[in-house]
Amino acid sequence: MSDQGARTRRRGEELIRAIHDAVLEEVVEVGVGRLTMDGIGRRAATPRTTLYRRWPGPIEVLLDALYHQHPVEEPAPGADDLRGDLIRALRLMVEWALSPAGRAVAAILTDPKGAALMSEALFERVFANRGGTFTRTVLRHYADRGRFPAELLTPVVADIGEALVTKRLIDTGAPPTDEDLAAIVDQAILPAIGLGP
Amino acid sequence: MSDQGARTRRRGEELIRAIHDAVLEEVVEVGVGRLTMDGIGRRAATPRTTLYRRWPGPIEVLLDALYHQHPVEEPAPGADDLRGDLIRALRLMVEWALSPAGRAVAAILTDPKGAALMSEALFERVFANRGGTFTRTVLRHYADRGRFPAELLTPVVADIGEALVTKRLIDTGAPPTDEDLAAIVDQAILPAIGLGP
DNA sequence: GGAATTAGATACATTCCTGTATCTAATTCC
DNA sequence: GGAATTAGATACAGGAATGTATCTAATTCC
Repeated sequence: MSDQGARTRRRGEELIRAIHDAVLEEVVEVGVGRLTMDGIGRRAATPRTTLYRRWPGPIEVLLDALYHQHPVEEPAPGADDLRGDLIRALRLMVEWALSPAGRAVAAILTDPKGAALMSEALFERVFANRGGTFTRTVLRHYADRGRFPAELLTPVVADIGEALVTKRLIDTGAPPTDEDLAAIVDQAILPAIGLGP
Repeated sequence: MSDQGARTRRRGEELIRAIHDAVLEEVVEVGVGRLTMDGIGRRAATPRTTLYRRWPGPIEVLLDALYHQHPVEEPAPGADDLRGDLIRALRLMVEWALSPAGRAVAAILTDPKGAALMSEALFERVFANRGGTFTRTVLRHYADRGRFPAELLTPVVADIGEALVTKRLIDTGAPPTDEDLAAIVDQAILPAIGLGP
């Protein structure tokens, strides 16, 4: 155990993790439609026999890798800082969206044959089966405390922030800055709940 | 010319159109990553030699097909119906997004290797190089006429409607109803320009 | 009607990917 | 240290896709 440097082969958990990391990177680079056992194996520096011993095909490797990622972090609204909490929630969303798992989920959801593979169970695993997402969690927290009329928190309003961030990511591929997130909160979300300028 | 039914082969423009239609359908079904000359040829009922005589590969067939689609229709704001015009603009967006060309553009923009192929020139051709998009055109029209303060028409505000529709399409794959579009206008866009309930 | 053009059909070699089989080498466990 | 387990390496056959070459048939044009 004391001479780990002399080992030439990965084994067990270490090998699985390397394969998981490799498939998440590979799908981001080539997309679901071009995902192959060959590609994953090359990236993980492991032969295909090693992959086929555990998984029937590349999609299964990918879904297994996603299954074993940490669930998405939940926004933690504070005492009384609606605006700040919304911005932090959106930042959390951006960070996740740009993570290997986030990018992989996006790749699956936007692939014509990929979306059907994203089972309900996996979706709940990734998002830890919470009743809300990013800004919805914050908005509900403050509506419950009377910060704004709860009836204004409609599905449309709950979606505004994340929709704008999602479109931004698609349009430019670049992460929005904190100024961008603040603009989304100030110009779109707060007016929608009656707290505009 | 009077006995078109007796012809067994398509030729010239008719053949090109069939190939264009085929590639737009094929990319929607299989995605950019799985687009092949074989697939296009099968769908167009034409051999690959016919394709290779004109295009070096499947991506070029696709981009050429897009180049020759009619540009996106522009919203035509009326005299004084901001809400109605916004809903109509979003409906126009949905119709385009669900068209063969719209779906193909989406497939390209969401493919890791596809987005880089969408040249500026093609983008302008598809969108006819107009300064605005769907709701932005309407909003600018009414801001110019003093319907609401022009300084409220920021890039974020201009994007709200389309962002919500885009996210809806991604999340559910189903087209929003007119009620959905009205909710987006009433709950998100109008409040953002100071015309909330 | 015949020449020119073009679409369609077929064949071929190559590459990549798939899935499997087999073997060797490394690692772990007793 | 030896047995068991597992990772890595290699080989193989078959299928799909690529790109090219060649030929035939259909269509258009003069």
